[in-house]
Amino acid sequence: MLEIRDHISHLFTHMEKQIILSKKDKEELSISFKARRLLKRQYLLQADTVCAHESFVVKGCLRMLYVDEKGIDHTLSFAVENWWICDLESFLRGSPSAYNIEALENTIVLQVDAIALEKLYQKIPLLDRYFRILHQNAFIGQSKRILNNISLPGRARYDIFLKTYPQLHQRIPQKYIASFLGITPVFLSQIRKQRSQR
Amino acid sequence: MLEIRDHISHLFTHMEKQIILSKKDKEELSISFKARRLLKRQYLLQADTVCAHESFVVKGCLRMLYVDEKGIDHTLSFAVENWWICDLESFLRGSPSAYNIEALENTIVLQVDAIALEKLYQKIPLLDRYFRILHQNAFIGQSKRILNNISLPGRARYDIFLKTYPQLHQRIPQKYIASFLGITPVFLSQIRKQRSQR
DNA sequence: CGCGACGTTGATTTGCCTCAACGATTGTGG
DNA sequence: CCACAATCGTTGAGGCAAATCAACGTCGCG
Repeated sequence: MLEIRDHISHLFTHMEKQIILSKKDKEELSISFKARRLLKRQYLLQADTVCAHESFVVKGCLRMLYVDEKGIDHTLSFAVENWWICDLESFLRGSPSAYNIEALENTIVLQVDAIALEKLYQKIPLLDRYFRILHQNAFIGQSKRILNNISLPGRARYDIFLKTYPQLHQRIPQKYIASFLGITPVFLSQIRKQRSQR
Repeated sequence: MLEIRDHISHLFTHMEKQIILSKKDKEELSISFKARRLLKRQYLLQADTVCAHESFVVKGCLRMLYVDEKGIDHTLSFAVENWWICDLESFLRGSPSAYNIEALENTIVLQVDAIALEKLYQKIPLLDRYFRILHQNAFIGQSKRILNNISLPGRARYDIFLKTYPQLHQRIPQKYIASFLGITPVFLSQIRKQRSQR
């Protein structure tokens, strides 16, 4: 059995970088979140279903992807320890998601659903602040990624990826990094070959 | 003279879509924001200076851009009526900005600086919620733009731009739309030619 | 009027994709 | 435990999308 008590302290630690949590707040959080274990290759979210939870990664690695009409998949984001992952649009509006989220490793997440989260916002007003700051930081990161996408060739984007996430590239299959960068695995392989020859 | 009272109601209206503002809240906001008028081609932010304000557009149109080593500029975002614009990273951390913000039209913005905003967060806790929701929506929009950038050719990105911002393309010079999409003005012109021939 | 900014068009080059074939590794069933 | 299939990364050949370079017409503006 997966006990919430074994994992929720990770979440508290993360939140307490931004806000102060009382003992009572922590109790509220403990009963609102559920732990869930995923096996490698298991799906946390399937396209065309509603994204019912926001998920905080305690351990492991996830990938959010979109499959286009041709069946090619495109990686929107990765999530490792202490990252949140969720299709916000689906979660907030209750609409079917266009994305999938799959586990790249055996993974443990803490999940909260929309109703429980809304109650938490009422009981712990500081949560608004926590998620405000979280999304502001996400916004900054996304802005940089967009700038890279519109201003740099694939090769330079890969260089920046390695610099920005030095731990990640050992953990994630190359083809997913390629699809994250918006290039083909074949082309990424060529880039790596060139790099290694200097 | 530019009177805050003439414009701040636009901001209230925008905020009241998400939160309830008391009369007292509105007074606090009124003394914390300053109105500023910009002429076409005037800069709201210059690279290498600190972005001291978050700006809410009452009227007009702005463009946020990055100039690379070759002197080519890349458009991160536009902002028209009821949009916020700011280099968040510079604003939050007090670091010099890598971006510029320029007016594409004569423009009126409402501005708040970091100190005044922090006080507002203390006095009006619901502001955390307003900006949380604002940034969540921004996150959703940015995710879609990233997906388009990594999965679609320039032509399809332009189609989506027209669908997503039907009002904007009449208002903004083509070369800036090209740089927003991550293609050259020359290539955008070719795309438009093809489109018109059907 | 003359200059500069903008969009267009054509010619050429280049970055990146597609297709295909080939080792290396993993994992799966007999 | 081995044989086989499946997946992954690599490599090469050829093709297309988009960039670069350059010239030209149009318009707004000093």
